[in-house]
Amino acid sequence: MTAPTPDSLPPASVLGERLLDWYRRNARTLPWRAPFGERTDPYRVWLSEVMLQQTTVPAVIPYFQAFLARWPTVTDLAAAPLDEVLTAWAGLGYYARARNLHKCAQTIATWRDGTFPATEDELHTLPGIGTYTAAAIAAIAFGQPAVVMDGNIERVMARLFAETEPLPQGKKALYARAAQLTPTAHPGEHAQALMDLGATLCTPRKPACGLCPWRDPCLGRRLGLAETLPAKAPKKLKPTRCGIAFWVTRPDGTVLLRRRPESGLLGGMIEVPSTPWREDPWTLAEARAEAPLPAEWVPLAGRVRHTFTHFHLDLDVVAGRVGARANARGLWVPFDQFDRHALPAVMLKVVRLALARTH
DNA sequence: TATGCGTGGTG
DNA sequence: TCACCAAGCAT
Repeated sequence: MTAPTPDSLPPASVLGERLLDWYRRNARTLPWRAPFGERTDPYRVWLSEVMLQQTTVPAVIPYFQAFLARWPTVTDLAAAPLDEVLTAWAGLGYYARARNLHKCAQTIATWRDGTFPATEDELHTLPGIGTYTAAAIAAIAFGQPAVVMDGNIERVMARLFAETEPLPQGKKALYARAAQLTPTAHPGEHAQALMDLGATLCTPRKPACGLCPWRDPCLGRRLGLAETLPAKAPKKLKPTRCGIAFWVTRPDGTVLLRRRPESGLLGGMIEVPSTPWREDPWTLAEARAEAPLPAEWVPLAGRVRHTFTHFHLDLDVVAGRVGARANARGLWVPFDQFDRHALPAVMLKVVRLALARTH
């Protein structure tokens, strides 16, 4: 008895049929998904795929519904002010996506009369549409046999073929495996079936191999490796940065907010003014020089902790009351109108802490 | 090729 | 509590 190898797997056509059979019975119904065999509006596919970049389905659903209700077509979205798009996107993260989404909509509305390109190569030239998203739109909206590779499919391929080379070096071999399995019939359903499989059964931890349509052929399972794949290169640890946020109120109850620079972290989003974020903690005396205006600062109890992709942030909050005509760069916003502005999650944490301590 | 870029759920 | 993770893209 020798160890099983990839040569012992059934042909791609057999694996594909078994996968599609499973998908016909188990496909999740999602707001952007058409019934099996039907095409979906490219606008919906594009909007959902961009929202789903590094983002979970439950997080996306309410945003997708809200965007579709407010901007039913790509032309409607193109006509919206960028700030309204950023405000609607607030809380979803990776805000460059919202800026690219808007730019992409304007490109399609202006130069293509609102019609999406139907090929992977043309889609790939548009802002915010990379390798994965171009392939996904081409396959799902236009029925093209594009090779769709995302994190789910990488994991499924690594396990099915027991590819043990750590990522990211191992991605090339996984892509080749996915390409070998990509069918010319129902490529969109095939791609969505693989992603559903990865999201619901072939999960990163504790995969439900017993329910998997590929339970028998899967080399990873047969070799006892499934849960360990795909192997990944070790990650760097995250540093912690510190800052002090300034909660500035006027007698009329309005609060000082400001817009962040257009690019970089939280680009173009609205924030509570703060010192720069650095590794060394700030003293109040140091922070005073970074304040948006002079005031008598009162530290608030508690602290905001937030983790970004590449660092932890600890924010202390100090409160200051200023006069009705106090001047500073920014916007003066009443408590009950914060939802009209593009406040990212970390800033909502600051707002909640400040409101709890000052009321 | 490596790094910067959010957020919330999970075990 | 905390590291890990999710339908990646731009540079």
